[in-house]
Amino acid sequence: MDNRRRIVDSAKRMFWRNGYSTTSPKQVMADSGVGQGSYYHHFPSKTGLGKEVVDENGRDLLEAVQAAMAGLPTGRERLLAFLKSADSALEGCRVGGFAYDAGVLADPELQSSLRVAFTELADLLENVVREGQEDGSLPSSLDPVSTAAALLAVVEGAFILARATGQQSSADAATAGAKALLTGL
Amino acid sequence: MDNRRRIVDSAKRMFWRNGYSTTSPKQVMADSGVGQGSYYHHFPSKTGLGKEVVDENGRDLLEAVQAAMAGLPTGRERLLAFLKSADSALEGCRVGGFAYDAGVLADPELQSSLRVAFTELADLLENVVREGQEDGSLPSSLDPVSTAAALLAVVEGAFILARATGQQSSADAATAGAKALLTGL
DNA sequence: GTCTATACGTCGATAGAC
DNA sequence: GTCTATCGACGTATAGAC
Repeated sequence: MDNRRRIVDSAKRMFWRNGYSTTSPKQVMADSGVGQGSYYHHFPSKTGLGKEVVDENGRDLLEAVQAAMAGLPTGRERLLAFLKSADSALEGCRVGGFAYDAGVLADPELQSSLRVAFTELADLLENVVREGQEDGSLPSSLDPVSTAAALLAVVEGAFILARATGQQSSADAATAGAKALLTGL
Repeated sequence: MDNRRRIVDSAKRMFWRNGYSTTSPKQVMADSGVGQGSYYHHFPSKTGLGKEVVDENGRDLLEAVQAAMAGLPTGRERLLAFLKSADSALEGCRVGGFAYDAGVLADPELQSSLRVAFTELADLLENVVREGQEDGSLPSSLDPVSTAAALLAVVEGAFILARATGQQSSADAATAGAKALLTGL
């Protein structure tokens, strides 16, 4: 069971940084140090590994966001903490890259895992918006669902801007702009 | 010169919808109806075709945004028109997908073309923010650079949300949330 | 569970004739 | 400019021994 974990851990990082379709089983074997026989024993198909990776990366991201928000007193502050998710944007989002991979979208199992990951993130943010409205830190005029979606989109878009321009500062500008819009209410 | 154009036109659509690294020369030949000999005569390397595609898709997008804004009286209305860019988000952004393609980022020529495309879009939006401040439709307290970056990020993120969840409505929610934040100023 | 060997297609391109 | 033939490497596995 130890080699299985090594495979998943390597694939999580490689699919995240280099993409699912553009990372080969052979590269995962090399990175994890696991031999071919062992690799195919644990993961007879690439889809199986991909699904496990999307699921785990989704959970990792959700937990990271929750950890970043923990202890902050108001909903508004917790939302602003979420905007910091794009602080190392050149690495790419743990799950965002899968959404532009045709090989992922063509596979119902992977698409399904991806949808769950994004839905859970959006739900979390939506609840935080509601909490902010209850604690008085956010105006009750905001629609929780679309506000949460907009903030999630800003962060995902910030990753894209940074990678497209090659500069972290592009992501920083985007989140700063969102922060200003949110605090200028 | 006619076959050359056919190749570029096919590649523009296929790289856009299916990704650069995951689309092979053979697929472009099949889609364009151009034979292998002709294909490699015009584009000896995939990088050359990729660069031309990124450049043209970037220009196409810029022109589409300008056309959508044309005739609108205030800067604020022109910005809101830009948010409609994510109206067919399941197709993906004409240029956004390249930012998550490792094969693109590893190639200095492609990375450079991509950077130009995003920079030009950001510059356009930045100018529109300034115009909105001059015509009184946007508060002068906004920072044009970061506000433009945030709006561009929302739209790019909206494409990601739609593709990840498989639903256009996810993109609509994001742009609606951004619109509310922008008009609630 | 892990190993080595093998399979069969595709990728991105080159060669040489017309 | 376009055609067909060919190339070496890689992608995604499968087979069968240990």
